Amino acid sequence: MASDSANGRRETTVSDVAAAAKVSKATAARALGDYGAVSDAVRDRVLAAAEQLGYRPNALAKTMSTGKSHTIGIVVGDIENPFFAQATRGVSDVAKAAGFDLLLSNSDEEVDAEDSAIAVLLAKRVDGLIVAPASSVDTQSLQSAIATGRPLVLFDRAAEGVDVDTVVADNRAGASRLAELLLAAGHRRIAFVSTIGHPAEYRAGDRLASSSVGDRVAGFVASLQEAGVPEPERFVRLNARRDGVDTIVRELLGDGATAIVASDSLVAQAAFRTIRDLGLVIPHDVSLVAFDDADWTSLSAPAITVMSQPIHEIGAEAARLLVRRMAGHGGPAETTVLPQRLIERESIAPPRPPVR
Amino acid sequence: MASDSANGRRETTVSDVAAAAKVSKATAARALGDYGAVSDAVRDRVLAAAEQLGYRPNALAKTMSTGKSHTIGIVVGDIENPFFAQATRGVSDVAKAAGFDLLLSNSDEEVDAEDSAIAVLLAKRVDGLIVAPASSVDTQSLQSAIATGRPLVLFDRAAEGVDVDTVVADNRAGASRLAELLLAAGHRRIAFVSTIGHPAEYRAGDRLASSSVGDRVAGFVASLQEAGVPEPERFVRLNARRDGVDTIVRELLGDGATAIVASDSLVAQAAFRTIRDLGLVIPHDVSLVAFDDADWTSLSAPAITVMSQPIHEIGAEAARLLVRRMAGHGGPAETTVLPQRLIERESIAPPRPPVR
DNA sequence: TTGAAAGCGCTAACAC
DNA sequence: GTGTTAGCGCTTTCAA
Repeated sequence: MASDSANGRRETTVSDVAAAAKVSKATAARALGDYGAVSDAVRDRVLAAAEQLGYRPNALAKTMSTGKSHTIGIVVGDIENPFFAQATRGVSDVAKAAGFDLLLSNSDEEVDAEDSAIAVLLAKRVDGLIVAPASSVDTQSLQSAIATGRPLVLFDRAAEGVDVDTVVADNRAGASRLAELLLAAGHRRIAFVSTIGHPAEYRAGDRLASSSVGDRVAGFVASLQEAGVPEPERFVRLNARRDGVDTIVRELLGDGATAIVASDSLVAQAAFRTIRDLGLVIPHDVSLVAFDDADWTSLSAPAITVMSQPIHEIGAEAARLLVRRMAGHGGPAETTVLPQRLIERESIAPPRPPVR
Repeated sequence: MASDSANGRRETTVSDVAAAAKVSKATAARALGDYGAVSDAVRDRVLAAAEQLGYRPNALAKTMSTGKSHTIGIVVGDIENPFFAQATRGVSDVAKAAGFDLLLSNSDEEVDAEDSAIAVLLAKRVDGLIVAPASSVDTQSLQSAIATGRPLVLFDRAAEGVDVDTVVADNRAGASRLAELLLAAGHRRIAFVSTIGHPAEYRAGDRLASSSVGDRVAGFVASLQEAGVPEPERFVRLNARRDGVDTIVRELLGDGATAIVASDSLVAQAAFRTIRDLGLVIPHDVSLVAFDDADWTSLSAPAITVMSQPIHEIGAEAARLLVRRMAGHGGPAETTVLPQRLIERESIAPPRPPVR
């Protein structure tokens, strides 16, 4: 039975409290829920009875009748990834302040998993949804979420044709800046490495599964092009999750790349290890820069020059936008672009002339 | 009204589907919920109608009548902390496999926050609870959670008098091993630093707010004692969150400590920075070891010797135990102690004779 | 200010 | 195999 807990005890309900306080269910509910009008005497009586019976409100029943669950659903790529952990904390902080709890799901960057995660969250009647879309192109599940009328906010990447509030960082500018730094040091054979899946070799103008990686590549390529580097996309390598960062970095270096831009700190970490295992030294033999100011980047030797993102704020802002929508704000969809910040350290040096 | 979504549309319900398929509500529910007996013809008709109307089940209503929410509540210290992020992933993986979702809360290691988090989770009728207790001593909220009859599993630290399944690492042994390593290198003035709050200076036998830190300190002190070090608790420093790791490390070094055991990777990171800022070099001037194989510990120069914990597994095991309880398993409370693993790197060297 | 009764969307007896 | 009916615990008219 629904009313019996596992060990046979029954949860005490408003009715129980009402009976104990000798008032109607409605009155007890008013006192307990602190709404409507109740005389002080009655309120005290009800509250005392509740206390005495160990009454615990059933938020689900409340949701059933009010339609509000005070819960927001969040789907991230992987909560173990520091980026998502930090963003989630940002979301959590503003959500809690606004009276919402978090129902969390990992998509592992798979559209199918994202799909079912969203379906479940919707079934559990979250008041709103915050998601880092697994794909900026395949937006089925996002569309169906929108169709339910519940507010949805995207973060970290945008999704094509999905007209909702979105919070991203200025990836294009950040990537350009990083490329310029490397170009200024004299590099011409600069690689860009990302784990993102892509059906073929990258070619100028390709639409990537993640808009943020797409923006980074675009900014990167544009800067090289502007500097007159021929075939600027020659050293762009995607699918690093599938093929392995280690393998890719070895190939890149074998092909003569003199500098590497890592699209995130996880890629940078793997690249750092490979370079070290190869017996090469950064930045003397290879220059390495990355996105995200992960803690290790300032502790490693050498410390890594990075493009820092306001990760916590990305999550917090997404939550703020969502809270506003849930409160009924009806303006047009808004895209917030947060600035990235360059932190120069010691991982860039002029390219070493090729040994021949 | 509960039935109207924000934009005025109504969610389609079992009744709507039933009407469209021209069957009773019960039959439609059976077809939709895939239980009871329904003829193929009718099932097809119902499913088609559902599809056509865009029916989305209301999991809350289901919970109301079945009593099962298929949701587990988890409260961690801080999801941004890599330890909790990894453990949460472990929980999430087995929870998902067993058909449960995660309702997440941060306690910030505050008993009050933990208290209200648990109350909310209980109000939302989670089927079970996984918590890393903010205090191993002040166990009010845990007791009240148990009182509801819903299964509770603790992880990372145990709680006094709270007789529930618990998953911890073998902190005492790990700390002993670390201390022995340092002793073997010739150190006698070894410090132990933790962020845990404590009302006074640490004295042998003190009960700490976190049982795991308590175990570590105990193992640490025991090893020093066994080695004949006088006043083994002399260099034990707690309250590092309040007082600042930086300040404490400077004091410790000023007092002649020659080695430091960091109780977690965050403390280690701060200590590493302070030591570097002081112009000292590890391990020549100071030896440093820590708990948790954080990514930076193998990337820093020098790489840090650490006592690694099976973090993901701690979370996964906690979830497994909980799933078993939720399935009705009624045996006595179980405490799983997972082994820690030493990873020797380059941060230990003999103490430098004091300059005088 | 209080109470009676209907309703939220679903499941579960119990008949037929 | 299908339908009727009564809940689950709460909020919300509507009367009194």
